[in-house]
Amino acid sequence: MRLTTKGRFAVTAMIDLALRQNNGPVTLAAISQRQQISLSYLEQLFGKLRRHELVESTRGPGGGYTLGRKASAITVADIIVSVDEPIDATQCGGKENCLGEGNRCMTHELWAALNTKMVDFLDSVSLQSLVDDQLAKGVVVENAPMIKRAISSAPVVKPIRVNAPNSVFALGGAAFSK
Amino acid sequence: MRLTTKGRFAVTAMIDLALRQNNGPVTLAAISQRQQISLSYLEQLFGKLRRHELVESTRGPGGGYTLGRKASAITVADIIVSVDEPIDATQCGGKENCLGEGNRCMTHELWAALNTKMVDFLDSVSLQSLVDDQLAKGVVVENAPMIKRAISSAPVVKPIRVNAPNSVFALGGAAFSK
DNA sequence: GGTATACTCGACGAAAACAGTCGGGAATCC
DNA sequence: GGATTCCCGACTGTTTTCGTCGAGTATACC
Repeated sequence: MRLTTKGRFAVTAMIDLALRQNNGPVTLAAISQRQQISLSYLEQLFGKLRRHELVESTRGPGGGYTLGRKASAITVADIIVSVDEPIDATQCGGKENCLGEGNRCMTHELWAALNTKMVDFLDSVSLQSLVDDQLAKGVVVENAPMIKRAISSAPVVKPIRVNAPNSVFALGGAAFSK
Repeated sequence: MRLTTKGRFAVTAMIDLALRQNNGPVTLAAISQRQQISLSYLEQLFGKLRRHELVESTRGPGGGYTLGRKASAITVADIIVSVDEPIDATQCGGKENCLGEGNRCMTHELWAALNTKMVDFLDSVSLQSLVDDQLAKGVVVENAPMIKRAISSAPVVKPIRVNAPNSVFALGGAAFSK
């Protein structure tokens, strides 16, 4: 389990999606504009999320992404694990002894224990609960017209592939507190 | 709050230290051998841990490191924050509005909430509890002679600055599970 | 005092991950 | 056919990770 801004982007985007998907599929371009995340980067992340079946895609005009299952059935751990590839399964084989000495594999068992605690915790936080937190805080979700397909007459801003010309906020390291 | 192998190394080393410090100061060379972590890397990590007063150092022969306070008073969050420098305070100013639109700063408040949950959780896990877990699992802590200074007659293996010639296990990305 | 031990500090470097870019392609709707 | 939108692979620059090296300082012991 690794926790960086990459996971943060994924979680943020998923909340944005959960907040608005009842108006039909949500496009990555829209999420990109609202959350100030590079569109191409979102494409990478959602590719992984889709392969893990956390989201479903609809192509063509009026298409976009919807949640693969109920928000209450998606956990933060699901999202983070999806975008942070496994990389290495056991790292030392699993039942292998790291060194011939007495304290074999203590390093791994040790970290695995803490890791399990982390995953258990993040598994207890559902996407729905985060959405509820946002709604409770008074986030305004503009209600788009409840039609399946987009209206082609409105002169909306054309979302080009180059967004967030200077995404100051998205840069830097991981968030922190305390 | 960021969580990578760096924090893992620090936590692992701190547990190793907590397990053995009742025999007097523990040298980094010993931790390096037992946990398969590069000595020089440990020096960097313990420099930070010392500046955060999580450990105290004793120079000279027979010296090494001891915990700066009781293991029950050190949390996992303390350790991780120590080695993972703050990097960026607020990232967007704090009371600044990220964009002039309605959902200003949703990204940050959102992540800050989850981040707080993470920190609170890791703050609830004490080093002592991890040590207890290890002892419960039957980790053998060899009892060194209870003297202050080392015996200089025993022909122990000389720990050179080059350890773990092929530290296969220490490589790779973050640990994972699930 | 000399020597061995052990921490302290700074600089350096390779490899990986992160964050983002780009160009094309395929499905879908009008 | 054209617009929209997802899909995919390759590429790039920066930061972090992990580790090495060399020199320095404090301490203990003979």
